[in-house]
Amino acid sequence: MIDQLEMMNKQSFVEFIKMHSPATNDVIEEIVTKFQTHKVEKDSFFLKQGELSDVYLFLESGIMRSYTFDMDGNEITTNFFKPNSVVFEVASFFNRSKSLESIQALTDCYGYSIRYLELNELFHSIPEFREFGRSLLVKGYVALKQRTLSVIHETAEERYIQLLESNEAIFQHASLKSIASYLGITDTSLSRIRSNFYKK
Amino acid sequence: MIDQLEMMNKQSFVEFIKMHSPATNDVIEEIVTKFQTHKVEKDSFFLKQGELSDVYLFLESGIMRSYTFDMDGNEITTNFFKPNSVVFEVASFFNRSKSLESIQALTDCYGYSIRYLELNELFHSIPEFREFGRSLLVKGYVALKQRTLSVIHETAEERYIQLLESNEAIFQHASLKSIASYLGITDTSLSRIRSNFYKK
DNA sequence: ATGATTTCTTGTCATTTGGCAAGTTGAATT
DNA sequence: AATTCAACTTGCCAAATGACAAGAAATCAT
Repeated sequence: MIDQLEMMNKQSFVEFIKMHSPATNDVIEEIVTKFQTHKVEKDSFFLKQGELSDVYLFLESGIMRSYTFDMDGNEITTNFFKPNSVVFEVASFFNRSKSLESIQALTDCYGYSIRYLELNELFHSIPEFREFGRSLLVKGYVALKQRTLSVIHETAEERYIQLLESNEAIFQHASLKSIASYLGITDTSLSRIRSNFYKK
Repeated sequence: MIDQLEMMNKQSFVEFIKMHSPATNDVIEEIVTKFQTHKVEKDSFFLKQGELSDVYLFLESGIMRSYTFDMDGNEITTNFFKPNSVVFEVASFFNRSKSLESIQALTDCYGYSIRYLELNELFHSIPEFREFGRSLLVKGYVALKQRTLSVIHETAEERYIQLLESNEAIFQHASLKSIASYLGITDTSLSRIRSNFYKK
C-alpha cells in the first residue's frame, strides 16, 4: 500500500504561511523544513484530555473534532478542524498545562507538525514568522467571538444552516450528536431542524 | 477640583506586567514609561464603531462595556471590562481594520495607554515583553472559549449567577438591558430571573 | 417639586427547545 | 441472511424563553 505521507510536498503549507506572514520565500522554505509530515489515522487521537498539547499541526487534509465534557458528563464538541487550518489546544499549548479537551480525527488526516519548543525557537529567531503566530491566534479569537455571538443571537436553525454552508465536509463525517453539541442543542432538536429544513 | 490623573503612579500596572511577563523590574520600569496616563469620562467612548482600535489601554479603575449591533439592529453587549484588565478590540487592533464594536465607559475610567506602533516597538525590542502580549491574548481567548461553552450549556440563570458572583461591580453601573444582551437573553427574561433568584 | 423620559417589572400567550421513550434505519459482525 | 448495535427520527409533554403590552419605579431636565 502506498503511503500518502511520501507524496506530500508542503506546497499548501507554504501558501498558507505566505498568507499570514511577510516572510520571503526563502525564509518560508527554511521554516517549513522544521516541520515534520504528520498523519493521524481516522478515529485516533491527536490529543487526549489530561495531556499536554505540545504539537502544533498544520492540517493539509482530513477533518478533526475537539470535544470536552460538561459538568453532567455530556460530551460537547468544541470545534471542528478542516484543511488549511492549524490544530492545537490554545490554553494547554501556550500555558503548558493539561488539556481539558481531546482532539480526534474523523477521517485520516495529513499535515505538518512541530513541537512547542521548536516553534518558539522559530518565533524567536524569525521576526516575520512571529506575525504568522499572532495572526493565527487573532484569527482564531475573531472566529470564536463570531461563534459566541451567533450562539447568543441566532436561532439553532440559523446556526445549523451557517455551519452547513461553510463546512459541508463536516456533515459527511461527524455524527449528528457531535454536530448538535457543537451547535448547542440536543441531537433530537437537530434532527427536527434538519427534517424541517428539507421540507422547505 | 483635583485631577486624579496626577495621583496615579502605575504601581498596579507594574504588578500586572509582573504577573504576565518574565521581565526584570528594571525592564518593566522602562516599559511602563512608554505608557501615558489615560482618562475616559463616564459615558464617553474609548472606541467608536467604524474607527480603528489603535490604543491599548491597561484599565486601573472604572468599568467599560463593548457592544455591537446584530442584523436586526439590536444592541448587543459583547464584553464588560473591569480594573486590572486590558481594553482594546482585538480584530481591529491587530488586523488594522475598522472596529465593528464600540467601547464606552460606564464610570469614570483611569489607566495607562500606548498606541499600536509603540507597543509593537516594545514587543520587537523586548523579547520578555512579547510574552506579556501573547499571555494576555491567550487569556482572553480562553475566557472567551469559556463564555461560549457557558452560553451553550448553561441556563440563563446559571450564567446570571456566575456573572453576578464574578463581577459584582458591573451590576452597579450597567443597565439591565445591557447585561441581558451580554447573557444572551431579553431584558424581560433577566428581570424575571432576577426576581425569581431573590425569592429563593 | 413637576413633568417627561427612561428603565424595570409583570401579565398573557406563543415559540423554541429539552427530556424521555418508542420506533426506524443502517451499518457491522458473525 | 440473521443478529446486534449504534445512529437517527418522531411523538408527546414539560420547561425555558421570547414578544408584546401595560404599569410601576427611578432618573433627568426644567
